[in-house]
This record gives sequence, structure tokens and C-alpha cells, in this order.
Amino acid sequence: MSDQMELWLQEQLKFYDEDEKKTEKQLRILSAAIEVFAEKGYAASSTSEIAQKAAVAEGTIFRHYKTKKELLLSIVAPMMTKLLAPFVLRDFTKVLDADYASYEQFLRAVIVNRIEFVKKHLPVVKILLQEIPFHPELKEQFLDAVAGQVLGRLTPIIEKFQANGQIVPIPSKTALRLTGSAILGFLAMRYMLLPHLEWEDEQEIEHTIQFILYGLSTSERPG
Amino acid sequence: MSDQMELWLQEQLKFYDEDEKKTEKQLRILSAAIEVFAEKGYAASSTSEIAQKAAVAEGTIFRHYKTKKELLLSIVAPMMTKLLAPFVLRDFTKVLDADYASYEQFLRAVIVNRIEFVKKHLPVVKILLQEIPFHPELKEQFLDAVAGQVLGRLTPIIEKFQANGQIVPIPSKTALRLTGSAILGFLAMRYMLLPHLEWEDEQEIEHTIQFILYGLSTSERPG
Amino acid sequence: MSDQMELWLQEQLKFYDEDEKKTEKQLRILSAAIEVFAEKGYAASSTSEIAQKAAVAEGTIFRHYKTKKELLLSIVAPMMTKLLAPFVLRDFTKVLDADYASYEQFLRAVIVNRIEFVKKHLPVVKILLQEIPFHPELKEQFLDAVAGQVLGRLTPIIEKFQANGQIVPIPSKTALRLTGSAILGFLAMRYMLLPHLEWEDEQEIEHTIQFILYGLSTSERPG
Amino acid sequence: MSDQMELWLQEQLKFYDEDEKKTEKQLRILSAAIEVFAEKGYAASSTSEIAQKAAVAEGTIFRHYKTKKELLLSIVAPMMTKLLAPFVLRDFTKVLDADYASYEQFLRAVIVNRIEFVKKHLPVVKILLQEIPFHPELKEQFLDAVAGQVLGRLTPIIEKFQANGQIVPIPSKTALRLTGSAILGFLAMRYMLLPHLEWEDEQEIEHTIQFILYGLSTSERPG
DNA sequence: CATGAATGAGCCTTCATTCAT
DNA sequence: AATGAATGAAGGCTCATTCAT
Repeated sequence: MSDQMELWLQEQLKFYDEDEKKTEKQLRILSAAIEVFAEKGYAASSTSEIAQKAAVAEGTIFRHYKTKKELLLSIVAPMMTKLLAPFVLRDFTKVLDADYASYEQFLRAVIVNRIEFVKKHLPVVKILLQEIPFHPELKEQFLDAVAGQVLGRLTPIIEKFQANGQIVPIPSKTALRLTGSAILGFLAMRYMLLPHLEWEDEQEIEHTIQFILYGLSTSERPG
Repeated sequence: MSDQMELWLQEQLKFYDEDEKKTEKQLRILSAAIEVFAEKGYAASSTSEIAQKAAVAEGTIFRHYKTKKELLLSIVAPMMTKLLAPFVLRDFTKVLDADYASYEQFLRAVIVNRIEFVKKHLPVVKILLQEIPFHPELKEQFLDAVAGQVLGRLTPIIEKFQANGQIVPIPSKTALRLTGSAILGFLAMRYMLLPHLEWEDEQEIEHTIQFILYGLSTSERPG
Repeated sequence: MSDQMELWLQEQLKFYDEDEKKTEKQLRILSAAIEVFAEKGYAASSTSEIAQKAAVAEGTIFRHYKTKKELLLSIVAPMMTKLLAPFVLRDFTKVLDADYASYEQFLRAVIVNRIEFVKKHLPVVKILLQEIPFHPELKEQFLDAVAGQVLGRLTPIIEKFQANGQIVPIPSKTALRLTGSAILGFLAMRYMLLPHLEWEDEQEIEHTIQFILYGLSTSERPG
Repeated sequence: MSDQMELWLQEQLKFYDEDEKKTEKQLRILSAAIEVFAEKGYAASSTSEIAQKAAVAEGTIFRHYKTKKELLLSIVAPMMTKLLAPFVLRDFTKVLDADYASYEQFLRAVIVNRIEFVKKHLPVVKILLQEIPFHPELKEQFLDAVAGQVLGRLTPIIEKFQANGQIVPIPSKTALRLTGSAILGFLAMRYMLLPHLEWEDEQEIEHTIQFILYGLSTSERPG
């Protein structure tokens, strides 16, 4: 099963690596910008600090990105796609339909994969989450992507498991919200709020998965 | 039971209202600042816009708050106390210990109350959440308050319910994280990300509570 | 006759002096801006130089004028009104109709008065002329003012003198163009191109007036 | 008579075409620079816009012209020569002396020819007029050329016609100023200020010539 | 107390110019 | 010869903060 996950990943990567080739300087700028934006937030970051950290003249930034905002978007927008990419793949539904016998298998596959992804791209995800409240276009893009693609793919899956009695018959959006909250909550605490603590990652993830599964399960409920 | 909740609230209010008396101008400044900070974020807000919205001269703000940052803190710091207040009350444990026979009762009482509170103070909560990543002191204050007080109060309660078999024997911090995620996740979607949608609040809250309860319940677990 | 001219001037001044009261700093800024704009042109002038010359912080300029362009316009726009003011006065036509028996008397009165005015406000007039080509709004404003007001007033006068045979029957616009060219040409050479030369002002003005008069006269023309 | 004019033109062209051979790219740069300078003025034009409009790399401009200013001068300086060329031709005086019986013939020949020339090179003339106030060297070059050459040639001609009674005995410089103003005034209005209006060119030019002739004529003057 | 004019550091951005390719 | 990425000085403008009134 995880083989197939690997396949997805492979496909995903095709999306990202085909970005136009960046010069080394451009990469340094992006990297510095990610660092600074993540730490101070977009509004409190100065292009001069970014330039300095990238060991580049300030003007060089503006040769590659017309405005500071464009720099932000060039960092954050692709992340949106990438973050949601697996749910957008065309035959995602088919694959799952065929293969995943239980919600647990499905959940486990997706969650582990996405957590891994976020871990890898943490600073950019941080920026994305931190800036969404201040940039209506970002928020809109994000909601559009989620509403237009993710919901479309996941709803039938949820409903299938509701139909065969594995998941409680609550609105699928609610089920997704609860699932997402648990995952994002873990990531936020683990990597943003308390990254310095020692974490038993595997255990925490396992507990989180169990929490979701039981939280949505139809196992007899105490009256 | 909610009578007792009311008592808490009463006690809470004592904390806030006894703040030094604010002039009307000062209140207008606070209100304007909350509005602007919530919408644009601290860094992108200008004191002049706040002054304008408060119908006050620019200098007046600095008569009451030495710096822009102090203005932020004067808004956000009390909120931290208030937000966590019920968990900090001295005889919270005793009260609960005596009264709450089930985790559900406890959960329901706390959640409903806190959601109500957040709803009422939404803009300030927004600011708090949005600014925590950018202000180490804020983050520290927040964690200190949570770690030093909330955990201290809630851990015994969780453990009591674990001891009597109502909650799965996972680390209490994990249980709290999962509970908190579900609640914050609801609030974030309901009031920050998708406030314009029509929400069936009661249902959603009920589903959320059930989700937490089942997620942490010890009802026989598959495999 | 020149008494009446004086009256006009009086009326004109009412227009300008009633401008909102300017602080001393604001006057210094205006004066410095006029100096710098006139010398280097708007585009090549820097607000920092203006600030320095006005002995004012750069920010102070922007407290009084939102943008550099607004500063330019606040200098140039009133000048447009002032420059054309006498031709815009309501009973200009009536007055003349009654009083001026010859085109010469009319010409002499207007020219002398306007030359005096330009001499007094030379730098601003310089700026106006220099910037009109680069600012479509300025050009438009100028043409509107001329077309809408000046032409309206002067055309009947020209036509009256054409009717009684003092001026050749060419299109009134042409007559005005030729008259204006001679005057502006004098001013441009006298004050902008060759201000350092020694000029016999009275003689030159006299020659210019004669040139216009004879240029437009109906004295027998060689076949 | 216009045959002789043609001869002058022929001679003029020798001056210009013998310029060092320009590559096609260089011509594109010049053409683009003329376009941009004329529209926005030198100071507000950017070399990058010129490069873009010339479909040339930014660096290419600086390979041919050491600085932006040199580019300006390379456009404007030759124009100065060309504009005044006919008056600078060596045997100009002799030719005229022999041929032109009346000031009118002379005027007509020169004016028509120069207007034609300006019409053809309008953008460069615009640049010249617009930039002279801001570049002392330009102003100086211009005045030197006029004073040193044009005045030298034209003064004797004016004086000859004054001696034989065709022109009023005013200072020759004044006569030239008045003549020039009328011509430049026409050109400025026709091609710079109101180019979009419909103009009866022939009539206007004829009126302008008549205006100059009568303005300077010695026909009996009203006491 | 309140005001708002004044400040000047700092921000984002533009631009003429250079230089390695 | 031509390119265009890189530069860094300079520009217009904003803003938190101060202070005389």
C-alpha cells in the first residue's frame, strides 16, 4: 500500500521540480526570505534583511520579484498546491476505492504522508498559516483549492465509509474538520508551539490516529 | 451545574473590571486598536490609523501606552488570563472533584463555556493567536500560563477519569492536546476561516464533543 | 484707465490671499520647492533636497502634501487661475466695452499688467511652462481654463475691433495666438533664456506692442 | 528661388548623413530614446524603458553611449546644428544679397523651409525645447550657436532691409525675436499644445507671415 | 490631559551603470 | 559586439515617537 503512496509522491514531485530553473542567487533569496518571513512574519520582515541574509544586493531581490508581496506569493502559492496535491491527483479516488478496506488504512496512509511532508517544508507551511489571515487573496486561494478539489475527492470516500458503517453518519464536512483539526493541532504543537520539547513522535501520531478513528467510529456509544 | 459556571464567570469578571478605570478615550483607543490589529495584524497596523478610528489625536495613544507594543500587550495579556481563568481558579479542582461524575459532564460544561467566551471576545482571541508566533514574550507568557496553571489543574482531573476507566490511559498532555485541537479547530473554522458560511452551531458543537468523548473513550477498541 | 486695472488686481488678490493660512514651515517648503522645481524640473528634484533647503525634516513635507506631485500641483494650479484671472473676471467684457476705444489701449493695459504679474511670479510661471508638457492633467487644466474662460471673454472683444475695422478679419483664435506668441516670446527670452543680458525693458515692450498692433492692423496692405 | 533653397538642403544633408555609420541596433536605440524622452522628459525616462522599446539589452545602450546624458546629447546636439544650419552656411549672405528683393520673399523662403524641417523632426525639437531649461550646457550651446552664427548672418540682412526702408528701424535683435516668437509660437501650438485640433496649416502660416511682415513694416504708422 | 506638528530612521522600490559571459 | 544579472545609491514615502502648546 505504501508503495502506491510512493507512487503518488513521485507524481507530486513532477509538479514541483519542473518549476523554472532558479539561479543560485535566486535560491539564496528564497531561502533567506523563507527564514525571515517564518520568524518575523511578512509585514515585519524587511527586504534589506532578506538581502543581507541572502548575501545579495537589495536590488537583486527586485530583479527577480517585482514586489515584496510577489516574493511572498512565490513562496507560499506553490506550497498550497503541494500541500493539497495528493488529494488532487486524478485517480486518487479510484485507487483508494479499490484498495483501502478500512478508514484506518486510508487515514494512516494519508496522515503519515502529509505529516512527513509538512515536517520537511515546515517553515513555508508556517508562513502559509501565519499569513493567511492577513491576505484575503491567499485565504481565497486556499479555500478555493480546498473546496474545489479536496472536498470533491474526500467526500465520496468519507461517504463510502459511512455507508458501510465504519464512520458515524455526521456531515462529511464535519468529519473532515475533526480529522483535520487533530492533525493540524498536532503539527502546530509539535513544530510551532513547542518544538523544543522532546516528543515521542510515533506514539503521538499513533494516539492522534486512534483518537480520530475512535472519535468517528460507530462502535456502540454510551447512551 | 451551569450555576456554578456562572459563579466562575462572576469571579472572572472581578479580575478584569477592577482594572484601573479607563477614560472613555482610552476605551475608544482600545476598541480601535483591537479592530485594526485583528484585521491587519500588529506589524501592518499603524498607530495613526488607530488614532483616526478612535477619533483621538495620535499623541493621545502614547500618553496612555508608552509604545505601540505596550498597546498590543495591554490588549492581549489580559486575554490570556481571561481565556485560561476558569482553569486557574483556586478551588477549581475541589469543585470539580465533588461535582462531575463523568468526563462528558466536565467537558460539556467547560467547552460550552469557553466557546461562548471566545465568541464574545473573538477579535482579541484572533489577535492573540495571530501574534503569538511573532512575539516570543507572548508565546512564553502563554506557555507559562498553560503549563504552570492549566496543566496543573487539568492533569489530576484527566488522571482521575483515566483511573476510573472513562478515558484511555494515554499521556494526559496528549489527551489535552487532542481535546484542545478539536475545540480550537472548530473555533478557527467557525469564526476565522469561514465565518460567512451558515453554521448549525449546536450540531457542530455536539459533534465535536462527541468526537472528543469517543476519541478518548475506552469503549472496546478494534484489534 | 489704469485705475480700473488696479481694481482688477485688487479683486484678483482676494482670490489668492484667502488661501488657507500656511504655517511658516509650510511657506518655507513651498518656497524651497519652487526654487528647486524651477531650477531642475519636477522629475529631477528630490524631496530631500527641498526639505534641506527648507530646513525641515523630509517627513514634514509629506505631512503637508501627500505626495511630491501634490506639492507640485499646489504650486502650479493656483498659478493657472491667477495667470488667467483678469480674463475671467465677470464684468471684464462690460468694462472694456465701455472704456477701450482702441485695440491699442486694450492691449497696452492687458500686456503691461500681465508682464508685471509674470515678472513677479517668474519661478512659478517657469515651472508651469516647463511641466505642462509632462503632465497631461496640467495641460488639460490649462487648455480648459484658456478655452473655457479666456477665449470666451476675448473673442467678442477681438471681433468688436474687427467689426470697426481696427483689426484684420482673420480668425479670432489666430489673432490671439499671434498676440500671445509675441508676449510669451518676450517673457521667455527676457526672463528664462537670457535673463543675464541687460534689457531695455520699456523699449522692448513698446516694440512688442507696436509689432502686435501693426501686425494685426488693417492699414493698407501691399497687394 | 526654391531651387536655391534645395541647394541649401542638399548641403545640410551632407552634415548629417556623414555621421559615423550607425548599426541597426544603434538606430533603434536612438529612435526609442527620442520617443521616450519626448513623451516623458529626460529625467523621467528610464534607460530600461528605452532598451525595451528598442528591443535591445540594457547594457547595449551603454556600449554606444557612456551615460544616459550622452545619449540625450547625441540626440539633441546635432539637432541644434541642423535647426540652425541654413543660417550657418558660408555663402548664405551672398546668395541672399543677390537674390531677395524683399523681406517678404526672404521670410517666406526661410519660414516655410524651417517649418517643414521642424514638422519632420518634431520629437527631437520637442526634446530640445523641453530640456534646454534644465541643462546649462545645452542652453549655452544653443545660445552660442545662435549668437555666434545665426545673429552674425541675419543681422546684416535685417539691416539691409531696414536701410532700404522695408523694415522698421528697431534693434535687429528685437526684430529677430519678434519674428522667431511668431514662428515658434505657431509651431508650439500646432504641434505641441493642440496637435489634435484640425488646423488649416496653409492659412495659419500665411497669417503668421503677414503678421510678421506688417508688424515690422514701415507702412505709415498711426501717430 | 490632549493635541497634532515635527521628526528622522527605515522601508520598498527604481535606476544608471558595470562586468562576466 | 551584445547580453542581462547584479549592484548600491538614491528616491519617495510611512510611521512610531516626541514635545511645545
